[in-house]
Amino acid sequence: MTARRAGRGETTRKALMDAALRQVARGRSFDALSLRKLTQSVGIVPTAFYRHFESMEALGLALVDESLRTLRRMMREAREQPVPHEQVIRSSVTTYVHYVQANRLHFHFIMRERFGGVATLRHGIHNGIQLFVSELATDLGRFPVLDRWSAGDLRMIAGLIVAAVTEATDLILNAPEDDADAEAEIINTTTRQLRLIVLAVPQWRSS
Amino acid sequence: MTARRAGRGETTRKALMDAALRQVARGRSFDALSLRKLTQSVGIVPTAFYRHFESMEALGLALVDESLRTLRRMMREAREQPVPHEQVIRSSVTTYVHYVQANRLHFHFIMRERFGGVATLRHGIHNGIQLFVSELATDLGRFPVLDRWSAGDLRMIAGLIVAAVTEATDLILNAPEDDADAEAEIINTTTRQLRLIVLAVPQWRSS
DNA sequence: TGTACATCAGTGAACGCGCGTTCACTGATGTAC
DNA sequence: TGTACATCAGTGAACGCGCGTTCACTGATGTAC
Repeated sequence: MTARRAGRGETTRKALMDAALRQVARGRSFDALSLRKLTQSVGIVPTAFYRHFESMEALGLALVDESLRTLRRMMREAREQPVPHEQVIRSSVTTYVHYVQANRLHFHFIMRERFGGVATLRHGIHNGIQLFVSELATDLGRFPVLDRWSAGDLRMIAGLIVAAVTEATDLILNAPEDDADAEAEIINTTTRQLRLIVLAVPQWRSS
Repeated sequence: MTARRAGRGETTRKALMDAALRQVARGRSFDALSLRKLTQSVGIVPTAFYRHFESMEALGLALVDESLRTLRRMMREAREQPVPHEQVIRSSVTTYVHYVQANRLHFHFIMRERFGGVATLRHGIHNGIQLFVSELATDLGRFPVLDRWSAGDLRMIAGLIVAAVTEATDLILNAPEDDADAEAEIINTTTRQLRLIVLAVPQWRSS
């Protein structure tokens, strides 16, 4: 059975990817990871690396893919939520913050390599985020009031929302892992920022 | 004369810093720069590096310092501008975009190492930006309407503005250097984002 | 103005080290019949 | 169920290379008197 055979080495492959993610979360940039250290931490000989990836860059691309999938999964789940209620913003922000905490390694990787030293990773992440902004713009267009907005205006506001959420992501990742106060403050600030944006919506006149 | 003597090696020191900035702007992360390549591109022998910096990290900290000074200079000049007029936002954004373009290397360094692999640089930049946000919050508090806002609310809005401007900075640095259309679009989008924020201000009720 | 000395940027040989990558191999697991 | 063969993850020796850093040095420039 092909699936089973392919599965044989899958755990090592996964272990290599996790080891890389852990290194990045510890502070190193992907640029500066060493193939030898990676294989050592996984418990295989350096040359065995090539049984799983053609090069370090290939591993990096696999990580971009995996991390962006985590991001997309979040958005899909958010879309399947029941209709908005009065506290949508606060509860969405809270859900997002918890999601980031539950997927620290992936988000750390995205944040670091978004502006990192490897061009292909940078571009892959950039495209993924742009796609994210576009989808958010489309989703926003389904709300009352916003359904009259032009595509450009929707993208503009989606970009602003993503900028605020990105800032929050940075803060969460740099806060100590179990600091409830820090978490509450980040949720609070981001909620207020998004509320401020929503307050402006009815005032907006496209020009 | 001490000043003159100190000035002897200053040009090499500057050349090393510029070489590092150029490497970073070309895509490498500081983490992955090589002392030997740096000295080679400056035309000195590797060991001469230590006549100017104790280590690569010391060079990195000098670059953080220099780059943040560039940022502060911008803010100081902005503050000395004449009183706001009707097109404040658009003209401020335009000025900022041109300033970034005129100081590409410094801004590239800040953007890359803000989330980069060297903790001390990351923290130095983080602190610099937080200071920037605080100053912006103070400045905002001088405007009518906003002068009634709490310090927390001012920081919240300053953070949102900085998030939007950061996004713009990223776009400028990644756009081709002389693409007037791209530049116009970035200025346009950012201007609209800031206008949207300003529209919300009179609606805001602190809670 | 001239001389003796101090300072300092840059030199070049040498070091040991970790790096990515090659290659021919081993042995376990899966497949075909 | 048993056997012969193919596939594949992992091995271990070996390679040449660029790395950061040491050290004792040279020669130009500045300083003191």
